[in-house]
Amino acid sequence: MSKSETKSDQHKEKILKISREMFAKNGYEATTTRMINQAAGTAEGLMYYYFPHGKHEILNTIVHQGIINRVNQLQMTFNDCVTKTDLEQRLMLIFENIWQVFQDKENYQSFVITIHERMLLSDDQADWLLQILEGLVDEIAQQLKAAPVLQSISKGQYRPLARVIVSIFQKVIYDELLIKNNRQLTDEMKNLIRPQLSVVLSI
Amino acid sequence: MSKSETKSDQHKEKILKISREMFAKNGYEATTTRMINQAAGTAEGLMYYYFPHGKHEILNTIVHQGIINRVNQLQMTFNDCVTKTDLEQRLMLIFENIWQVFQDKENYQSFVITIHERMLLSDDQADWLLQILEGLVDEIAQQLKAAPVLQSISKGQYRPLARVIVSIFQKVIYDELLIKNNRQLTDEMKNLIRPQLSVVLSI
DNA sequence: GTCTATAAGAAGATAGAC
DNA sequence: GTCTATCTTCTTATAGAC
Repeated sequence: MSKSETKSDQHKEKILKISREMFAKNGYEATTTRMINQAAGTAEGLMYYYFPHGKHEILNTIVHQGIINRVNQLQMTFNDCVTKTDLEQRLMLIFENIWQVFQDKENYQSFVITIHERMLLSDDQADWLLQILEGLVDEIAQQLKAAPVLQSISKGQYRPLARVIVSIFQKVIYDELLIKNNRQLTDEMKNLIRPQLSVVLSI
Repeated sequence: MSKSETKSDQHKEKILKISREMFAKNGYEATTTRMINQAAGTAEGLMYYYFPHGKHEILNTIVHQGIINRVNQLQMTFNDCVTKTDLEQRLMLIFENIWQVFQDKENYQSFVITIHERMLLSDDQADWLLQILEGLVDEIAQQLKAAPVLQSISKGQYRPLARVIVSIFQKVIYDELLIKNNRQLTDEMKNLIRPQLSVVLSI
């Protein structure tokens, strides 16, 4: 957790780092413990010293660490917007903020692993994603409620609207990170998102 | 393709069916050729008669068949809507139509496999998803353009709006099918989607 | 903590009989 | 077309020296 790692912990971290990379790139089952040990430069037996339950314990550790890290890094500050352009820009920034989280290699890799190896994980381990997204809906709903420009819409519409906005973000993230294997935020992507935000805010 | 299968083709189909089930449930790598042969009730060697390139050829066949089937079954007819409630109901039906496609076991399984085994597939094989979704955006944009109720919005907003609607659908499908492992369309889900459609159509 | 060596079994694939 | 038998390689995991 902290930077004060003993020399031995460095080996453990190395094994985790290599495993994360290989699981994300080639999949959990396709990655053998030998490949991990070789790439990590550690001996065959050492892995079982740090992870007595073997390969699957490494997977669980990676997924768990991933949850913690992404939640921690997804914190963002909100402040009120007075115009619709203001609000649109704010939401765009929120998206870029989320995207930024996945620029971190570890976060990206553990996310990909969590989706791809869904069948090897518990429901709890997979559920984090939905919970984070629900939290995001809450925060954006708050943001919308606080915006003077949107006072016209009825009280019950804030959450559905927030949900729509999260859907817009989520589609881009899934399409790019999971299908296209793209981690670069291009102008093309932004130019696709912005009109969508614009149209849903024009109510 | 047709129903006039020779007896031998039945064995091939059996192998594909069993493989599809096992790949979807346990993953491609975790499923061994022995498990497939045993469950299919066919001998060790026979698999290589039908699929000379082995296990990976089975995967490719499943993914390819999945694309074809889902595209074919996703055809739907549109006709004009005169009121916003009309339009909202129409879009709801479109969603239920898409959902229905995944009620077909084969379609569901090949979809899950395509996402989970992304790293084993070519970019072309993964790209189908995005192309289908783009096609859906087109169709919904047409639908919106034809709706007398929405004549007020500017010409350039139909596609962004259609994109938003597809995002709403896509989020539900991904969350339920991939994360929650749920294939049942509940009232709760419908009651989450409807207000979102309502709010984006209230422009 | 870290190493080497190896057990014990399972993997994908093939050869060749019928 | 379908089968049995088997080859070769690789897998996870452990035992035990240092």
